[in-house]
Amino acid sequence: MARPVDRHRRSQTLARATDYVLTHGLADLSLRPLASALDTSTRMLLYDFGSKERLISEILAEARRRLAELYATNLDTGALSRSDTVHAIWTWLTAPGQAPYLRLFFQVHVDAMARPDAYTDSGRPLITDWLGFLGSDVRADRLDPTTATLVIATIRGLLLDRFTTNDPARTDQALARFTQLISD
Amino acid sequence: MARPVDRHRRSQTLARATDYVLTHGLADLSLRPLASALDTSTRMLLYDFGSKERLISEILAEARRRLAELYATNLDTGALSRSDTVHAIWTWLTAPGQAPYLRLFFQVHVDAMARPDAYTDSGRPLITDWLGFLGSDVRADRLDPTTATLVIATIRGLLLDRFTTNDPARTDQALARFTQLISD
DNA sequence: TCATTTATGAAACGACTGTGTCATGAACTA
DNA sequence: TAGTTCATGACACAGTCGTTTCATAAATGA
Repeated sequence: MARPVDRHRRSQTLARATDYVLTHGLADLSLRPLASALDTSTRMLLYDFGSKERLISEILAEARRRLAELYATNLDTGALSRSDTVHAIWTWLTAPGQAPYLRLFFQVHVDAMARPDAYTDSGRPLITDWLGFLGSDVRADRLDPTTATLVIATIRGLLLDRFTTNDPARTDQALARFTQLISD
Repeated sequence: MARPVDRHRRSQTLARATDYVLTHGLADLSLRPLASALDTSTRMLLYDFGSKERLISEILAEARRRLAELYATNLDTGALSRSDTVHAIWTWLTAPGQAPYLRLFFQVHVDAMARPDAYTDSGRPLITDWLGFLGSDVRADRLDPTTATLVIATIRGLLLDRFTTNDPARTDQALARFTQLISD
């Protein structure tokens, strides 16, 4: 046994690659530009991760982990009413820091529509159920599964609107109307 | 002036290219496979449309035209109540025939998030406001702009859910809950 | 010091990309 | 029939892509 594996290099490459994908997106991700932005080489990326596909898979897992942790540490909806919970979730999701994550996961969502097989692990959905932590949080409160589906879908639809039309006020108002509709 | 331009060939190529994109998606569209599927050549595609970018632009316009016409001829919401209107729109959108159009426009929507410039014409949104005909239809009824935004976003969010989780019953129930919330 | 394992650069491979060039065909008018 | 314009095949160009091969360097334990 000589020269032990340098796990630190690999995990730091993964962290920086995740940063890169969060700002540049997945659509036209290419190993050579990625490698030079990370001060490494495609040789090392493939050495560490085996293939581009596996690298992406690990990047997405890392991004999901980060978002879930941000959510867990920054948002406590325990003492809020149902409508205040939805409002707090909306405010947090639309803060600038979360935008790269939401953009990325919208990309994954849509890609999963076109290539479902790429996002299933032995038949079960894998990456698609981001905001899943959000769902279970909401559901643990006072919401039946049907309303939970509705709440998450509405938030997602309004996020898509907000990101593509750049009219924050309009989506804020629509969300307020929604919380008013579902208030106890 | 000799040998007049064959406009029929061009428009038929556009029609068949639109079919192709509706079934294969935009993400990995490539001229050579497209050309051979259409029994033509990349040479002719570029001869007729100038560049891949302009071809895609015309394909998207064609797809949007088709969906709007399908909507206009198949759906008459004039005599329906507000909640019945939303329900009718949902039923129509989730019918199998519309799925390729919705998948395609979700792709465009998300791509517009990453590359906004590609979808604006002198600053104004261009392709992004599909379902615009839907919005104006709904708005012409009994809905203020805020509720119209909410309705469209909710439908869009539920469509995204339905397409990626393949659980039609759950999204149908959520939509029913929504129409119940917004009923007059 | 030496064997062994990890790390990493340089370069190549074959496939594919959108696009341009050059030629020649085919269809029309005068 | 000659002249003009459109149509179209064959092919090359200059990239980029993910991945592989071959070599060698660096770090460790015996």
